[in-house]
Amino acid sequence: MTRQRGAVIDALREAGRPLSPAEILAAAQRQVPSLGLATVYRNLRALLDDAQVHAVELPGQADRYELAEEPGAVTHRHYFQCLTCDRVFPLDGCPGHLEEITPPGFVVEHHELTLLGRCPDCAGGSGKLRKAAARDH
Amino acid sequence: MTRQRGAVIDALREAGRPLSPAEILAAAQRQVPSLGLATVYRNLRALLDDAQVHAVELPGQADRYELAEEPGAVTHRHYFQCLTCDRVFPLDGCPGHLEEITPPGFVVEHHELTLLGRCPDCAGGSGKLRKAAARDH
DNA sequence: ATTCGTGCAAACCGTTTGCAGTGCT
DNA sequence: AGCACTGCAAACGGTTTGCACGAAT
Repeated sequence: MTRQRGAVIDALREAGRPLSPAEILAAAQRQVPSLGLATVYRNLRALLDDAQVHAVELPGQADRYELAEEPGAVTHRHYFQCLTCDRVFPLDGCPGHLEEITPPGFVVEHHELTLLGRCPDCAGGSGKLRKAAARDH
Repeated sequence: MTRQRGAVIDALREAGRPLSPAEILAAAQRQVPSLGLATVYRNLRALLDDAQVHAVELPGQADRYELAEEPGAVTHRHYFQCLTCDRVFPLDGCPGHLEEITPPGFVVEHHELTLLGRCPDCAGGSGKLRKAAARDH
């Protein structure tokens, strides 16, 4: 455990939502200004291998990363991405009913679902959306 | 309509499933050997603007492209991606029930669902999977 | 002293763009 | 001639890797 790795983990913990490597870099540099992007990637990879972090893959987007839940928690999650501020939020639950759309002969092992729309900040039409987008540029 | 564009469209039509730009290039070069990747991308973009083709965005993967259905068909589709041969297959239907997992205050505008597993060729344990994977390298 | 992690720069992959050349009208 | 489209190569953004330096044992 190095200072750099601690800074990456702190950045993820404080955000409470999935972050891109660049967002992690920006946040973690407040603790370790000399931190480089390559180190962020290397630590993310190590943390992924350790199952301390997991990757959130979004269609047509670069991966985001978040801290893994405590052991024993759900392994499977879906996400909501705001089309205005680009932030990603975890969801609870899973729609299921996948057999209905699976053609015969196909074996489903897992699935990815992403909801797209407006988060509460950006749906309201208030000025909050600009603040949120700016905060995460 | 140029020879190059015709070759791109033919490649998509003959495949009958979403193709990556590199797959399109390889297939279309059988008609137009001098074809370049940039031209594939430019034609894809033009065809997208024309709604003759649409992009299939997969989590953690480069986009694939397929011919748009005849006008009047469903605008919204989901896909199955084979974890063995990497090919992508269109599905019919949609699980719905998204309200159940949408937290209050969020406005869902659309969603993306990808099923991952084994396609019939690769689930069977026969030698077919190797043939399919090789065909699409 | 050895080892492991870091920081920087270069490499890499998929995609986009600038530019000169080609083929149509 | 003019114009749109092509092919190539360079640029680009995100990610990975090579390599020499620095920190910790």
